[in-house]
Amino acid sequence: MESEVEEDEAAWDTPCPSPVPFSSLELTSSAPHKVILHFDMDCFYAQVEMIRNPALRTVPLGIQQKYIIVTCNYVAREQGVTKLMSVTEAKEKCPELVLVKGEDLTHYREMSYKVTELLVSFCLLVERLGFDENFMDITKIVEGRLQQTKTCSFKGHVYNNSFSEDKARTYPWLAVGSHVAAELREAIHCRLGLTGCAGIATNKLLAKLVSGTFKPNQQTTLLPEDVSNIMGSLSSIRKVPGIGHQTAKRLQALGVSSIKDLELFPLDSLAREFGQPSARRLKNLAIGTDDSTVTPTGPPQSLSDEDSFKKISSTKNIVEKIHELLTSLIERMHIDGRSPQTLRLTIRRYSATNKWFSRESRQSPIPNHIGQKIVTGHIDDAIIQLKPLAMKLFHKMVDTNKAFHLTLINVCFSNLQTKASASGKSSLMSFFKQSPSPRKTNTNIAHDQGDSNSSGGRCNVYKSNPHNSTTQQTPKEKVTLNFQPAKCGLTRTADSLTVHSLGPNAVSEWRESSSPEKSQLPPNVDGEVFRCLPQEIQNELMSSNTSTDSIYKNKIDTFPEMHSLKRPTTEHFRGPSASISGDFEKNTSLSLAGSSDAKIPGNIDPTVFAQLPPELQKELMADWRQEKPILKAPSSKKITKNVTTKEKRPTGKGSQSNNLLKYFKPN
DNA sequence: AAGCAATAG
DNA sequence: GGTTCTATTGCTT
Repeated sequence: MESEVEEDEAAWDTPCPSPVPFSSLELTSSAPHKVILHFDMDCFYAQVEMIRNPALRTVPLGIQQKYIIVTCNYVAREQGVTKLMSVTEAKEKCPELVLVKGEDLTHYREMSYKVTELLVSFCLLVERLGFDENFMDITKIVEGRLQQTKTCSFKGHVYNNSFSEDKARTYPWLAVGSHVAAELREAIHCRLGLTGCAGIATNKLLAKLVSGTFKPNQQTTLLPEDVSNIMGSLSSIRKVPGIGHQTAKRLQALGVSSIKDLELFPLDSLAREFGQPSARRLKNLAIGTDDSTVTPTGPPQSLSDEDSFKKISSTKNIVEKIHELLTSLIERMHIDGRSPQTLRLTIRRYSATNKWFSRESRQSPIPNHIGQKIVTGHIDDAIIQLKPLAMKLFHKMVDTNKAFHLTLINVCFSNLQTKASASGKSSLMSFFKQSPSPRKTNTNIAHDQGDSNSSGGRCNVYKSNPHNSTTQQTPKEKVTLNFQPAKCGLTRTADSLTVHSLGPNAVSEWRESSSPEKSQLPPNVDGEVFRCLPQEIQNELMSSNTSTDSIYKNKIDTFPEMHSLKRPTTEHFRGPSASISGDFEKNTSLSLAGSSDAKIPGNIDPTVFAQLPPELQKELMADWRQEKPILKAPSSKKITKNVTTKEKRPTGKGSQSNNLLKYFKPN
């Protein structure tokens, strides 16, 4: 059973086109069929603004950053406004255009993570691409449903208008995938008020390519037999995700301008220009092959703030700007809860002659005590100490004795370290005890950072047994994990989702607010789970007056993925201080990790694993993922290299969580 | 570890 | 193309 996974991954190495070895053919056809989703929110920034202020729904709306329209709603599009159009031109086309300033990304970022977190609550394999797109590997969910479900037809469009009734029997996994996609889009709509498109296909490349075929707010499935059609439909090589401007130019120089050109171009010639690995990847992309996996994104690896302007040429203005950027960055960093270990300052200089402006940057480590100031909420101290550091970096790039002309400044925190607090020992076991302390808003958490002792939203895991052969560890290595004890009482109807009245802490306010409707539900029904059930099931539940509990359980079992909703769903990625987990005792059913992902090693007790906080689950998963290439695929020579370079993924803490494995072996 | 290029939305 | 404001990955030193 578990060998399926290995077969699947062995398929990674199947070489690309030319003469496909017989064994590879066999492998790919007998391997389980991956089902990959790609989600793309419709004009995301505009949607967020329309949720904040519903009056904007009926007017042509543009989101303005500086002097350009970065995106606009569909009303504006009907009048000829497009993305990245200048404000002047947009106003000419559409004098009625309503503009909302969009330089501050806070609201978009928050909504963006809510979408990702909602998806993660169904399945851990979610990868972000920008603020408004997500990939999801739903193979396990689909496999689970295929065991119970009769063959069904497709939900939404099928690329090329294939006769879907027949095709659903040929590709049942994609048919089921299309239903999962529809349900997830519906969940996003009913819980967050957002519409978007989805693509359903067998790999990331194809899922992304197909998701945009019907817009807005629709979905389409790509059948394997139409892969060459969709690839052939691309007008240029630039349309292929992964082939950017520079790559396209180099290809052009080789005489490769169409996708067909690329497909037919000899691999070794291509390898001479790009190197073997890139050449292979390019050739594969040309035929719609993409072996890359959906890699869970997790919390961001860097936070940055930047501002562009026509001209800054005085040191005084620089100091002001840096102060401004640092202030907001530190605030964000504080909410995140991790501690930045490096500071980077980036500038863009004006150049009249060359109009060619790339950015230059300098970076330096942040002394530990300064990083701690941020975590502990001594924000003013942090600013005071970081400002000279930033100025030092600035002076490394700009000689202020001479004239200078900058058009952009960026301040970035990276090397974000999950905080290990100074005191307050507790064991891993504290995860399994319900913490009785009251819920905290993000703001409250912020003030709570200083006192390290348990009963709030955090607990520390000390690794008592660090005789790990591969890693040299500091004597008292420890991991701090945070959670919020109570579960989310989220039950909002779609029409009450208008959050325009909420302030900057919209996330927590929104999540904590309860709706009147909640009291209508039987007491033993989790409102949050209820809300995401299909409407017919909701109706059935509401109409039945007896034995709701058992009906509820049965329905949940019909939608195994829904178990995940018994877990807290939001804020997985907002860093340790904001991550939640709670309600452990109640959550005895096999939840998300077990139902939607079978990559848990055999020596791990799935029940215990399911009860871990999401963040820890993901960390462990990330580690397990990395171990696999070592276990199999002994052939490839670059696997070794891959493993070493990939080691960064779990935010630098890989060895730590590996040590935690011993806690999960069933005794 | 630092700096930059490339890619992406 | 770049324009905006991010964010990630990989190459090179």
